[in-house]
Amino acid sequence: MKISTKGRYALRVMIDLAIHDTGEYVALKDISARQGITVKYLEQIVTTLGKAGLLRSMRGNNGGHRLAKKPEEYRIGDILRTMEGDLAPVECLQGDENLCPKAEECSTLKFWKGLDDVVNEYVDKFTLRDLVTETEKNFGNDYSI
Amino acid sequence: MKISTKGRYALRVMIDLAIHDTGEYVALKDISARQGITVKYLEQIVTTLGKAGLLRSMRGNNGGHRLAKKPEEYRIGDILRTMEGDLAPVECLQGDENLCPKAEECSTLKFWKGLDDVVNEYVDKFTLRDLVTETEKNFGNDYSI
DNA sequence: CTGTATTCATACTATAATACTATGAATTAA
DNA sequence: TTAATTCATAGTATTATAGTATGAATACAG
Repeated sequence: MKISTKGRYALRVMIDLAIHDTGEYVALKDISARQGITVKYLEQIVTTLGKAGLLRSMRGNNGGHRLAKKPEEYRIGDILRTMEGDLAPVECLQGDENLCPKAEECSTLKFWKGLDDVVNEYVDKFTLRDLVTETEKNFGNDYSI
Repeated sequence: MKISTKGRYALRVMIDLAIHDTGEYVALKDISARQGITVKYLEQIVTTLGKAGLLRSMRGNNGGHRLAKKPEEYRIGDILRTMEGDLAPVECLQGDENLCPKAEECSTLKFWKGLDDVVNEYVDKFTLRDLVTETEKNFGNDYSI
């Protein structure tokens, strides 16, 4: 029942961008230094986030990335689902094409669906703002990680 | 965020054993025929369940397995945690030895802990009896799968 | 006491997913 | 024109998953 590193790192990237939002673009090099994640791996993550419209990017010198919206407008669930595809605990819940032919009579499907629901409800209950607030509470103005 | 086949199959094994509970031991061969899981793979699953005290087993001719308790005395969470180890969404929640040194200042840890909590609360809200009842509702007396 | 059916124990293996790394092109600003 | 960046794609090493294989131990039936 693990979240992949991409999902976890994406959350840290988004928090980092929110905290270091000066209106300028933030280079991956800087995020890398603060978060201890290689630039190359970050590239994969921000590409996915960018294609999903969660980030704005700028190439070239002084280029980088910044949030496309205000922190309170991102549900954590949207960030995680963007990276993970979905959060379904079993394959047969991943879209109708994976729904197995025995679905009608499957006694555990309802149970798994319920689990999927509580997970999604939870991650959608929080916004990026909530995690940023929590981070600033922990670090005060000295935040550098 | 997937549950492994062992976790999913274990649930089906337990439901199968509950439904076919005549007081006798049920051979893996029979469960295999009904569930479409090889005897060899079932052996691994029931061994884990047995060591955790969820099943009683008997070797030799006419041997097999049966539930150690009444269906209503098994929380689904106990069955799943037995097979999966735990249901933690991130490694740092898997026991104190994995708690990372930055835990104190980690702003996402609380979020992940909350997710872990809602998952465990959900799976502990149901008992094996609930899934058996659901299965019998779907199949009536013709249950053979 | 022998044969057969079963669990129990352990080791092995194939496939897939994860977690990266590598190479180089395209773009932008100074 | 140069340097710094993102963008695109491919490659790889490690780990986890999902099984299979071999054979010993046990129990009952005859």
